[in-house]
Amino acid sequence: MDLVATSAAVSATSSRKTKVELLADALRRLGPEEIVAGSAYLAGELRQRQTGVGWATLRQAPPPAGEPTLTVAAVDRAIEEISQVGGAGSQGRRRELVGALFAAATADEQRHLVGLFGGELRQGAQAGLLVDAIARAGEVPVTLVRRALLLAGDLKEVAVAALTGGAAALAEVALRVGRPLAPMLAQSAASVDDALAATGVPAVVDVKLDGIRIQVHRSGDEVAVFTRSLDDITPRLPEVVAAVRALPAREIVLDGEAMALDAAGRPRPFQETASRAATRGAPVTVLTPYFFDLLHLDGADLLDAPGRERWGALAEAVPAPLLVGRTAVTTPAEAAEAFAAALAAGQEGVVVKSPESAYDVGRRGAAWVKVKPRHTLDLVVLAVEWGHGRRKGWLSNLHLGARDPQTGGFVMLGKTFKGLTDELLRWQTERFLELAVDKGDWVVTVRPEQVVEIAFDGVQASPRYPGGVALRFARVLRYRDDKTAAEADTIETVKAIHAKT
DNA sequence: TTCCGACAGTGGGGTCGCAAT
DNA sequence: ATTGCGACCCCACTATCGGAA
Repeated sequence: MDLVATSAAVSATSSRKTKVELLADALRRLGPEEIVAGSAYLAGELRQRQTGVGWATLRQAPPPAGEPTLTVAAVDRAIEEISQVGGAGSQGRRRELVGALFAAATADEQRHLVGLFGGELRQGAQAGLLVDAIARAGEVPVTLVRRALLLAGDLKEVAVAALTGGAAALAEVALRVGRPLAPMLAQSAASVDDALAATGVPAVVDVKLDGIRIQVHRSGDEVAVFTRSLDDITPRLPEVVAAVRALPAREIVLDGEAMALDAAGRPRPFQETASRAATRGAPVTVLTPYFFDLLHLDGADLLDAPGRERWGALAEAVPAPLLVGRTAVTTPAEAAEAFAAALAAGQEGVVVKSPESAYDVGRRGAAWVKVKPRHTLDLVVLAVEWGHGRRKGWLSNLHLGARDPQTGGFVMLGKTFKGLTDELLRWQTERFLELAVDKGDWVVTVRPEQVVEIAFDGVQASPRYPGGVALRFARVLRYRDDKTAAEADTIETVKAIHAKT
């Protein structure tokens, strides 16, 4: 496959303009029937959403072929067959088919296929750069391609439209009730004041619910529920379907969050919402939907309307109990009050929004800014893992432990690789090799002496770690060379935080 | 010339269903 | 019955490029 050579060239350059040129050239060379699978491969994806093949299945590959014979169409056919396999004996059958595909691939093609199956091609180009490449190859405006992608939620479809139908075909792509579109995302800020600085005043402050994002489409009696990644989870959320079916609207597209509540109406931990949302069959706990935006109502698209107009229409279309808590504010003090109230109600935080902004499909703009409280602890590094990719050769992923005064030892609470600059990576590689007691190929165990200040969002119950608790979203703030391990925070402190939330 | 938005990469914890052991 | 795997839910943060200011 000639796409493999393109991918290698894309990997080899750091220039985004060059990457786009290379990808555009490859797109132009695709035959009409190859655009769907080929554009996916160039973006580092497969046409098929699920294949049942992951890293473990790919570990043992047969020897590569000497001569390249694979075509886009042949690869797509093979993968389609693999993804159709199911039932007893499926794992063996899948391995057989994967083996046959890999035996027909050259060494370069094998590497490329592993990246595609694993979803980690790491060529420095994904759907984002493909948008630019599609625009260039189809000789159409890039803004048109981007808008089509976000409204259609599918890169392959947009590639076909741009390369075979040009600007006219792209312009026809619009919000369609029943087809998910990329949800608008929020930036984060460290404080409500910072958030307000980004959005400006006046602003509105929405309660941030710790559940799962839902986009609900209704057309007549047909209701569909989609996740943030545009997966269809309609069969798993009958209670949400029922709630939306009970609305007076005929055609509606809603954006919101679904979460589990206790008898008093307070939020349950995220894990309970996630468990419920992943469960098929009769629900035991019920998820409650809360909506904060309205994208379409009875034939009218509202994406370009200002936030206050969308909210006004939402408040008329949906009963008040199904609306996310919202406070209009004109001062930082009022915003701070709304933040405190959200936390007092047991919620995750707030999202500060500009009331004038449009619904910026698929964007993480300054119009929505989330604020969550942050905890910190001084923990001890117990071990470090060697990094991959650009972190190869550096010790990267830290194993974190809290002090256990009972035993004099340490209790592992999780890992983190976040918050590290290149300079810190260099420093810690040297430092932990000095402290090493066991230098494995993957994990380097160290004497528990180095204290590190860790930020995190909360403590959650853990079925994996020995203390029964783990940190959520842990990241490094700084190393504490002014503290010894004997002064680190204890497991009791961590459990106390868990009990409070 | 400097600033900043968008993108890609580097991985984290948890849950479920399903097939194999 | 338990275990391993794949697929998804939540996600933070840094480096880099290249256009905007």
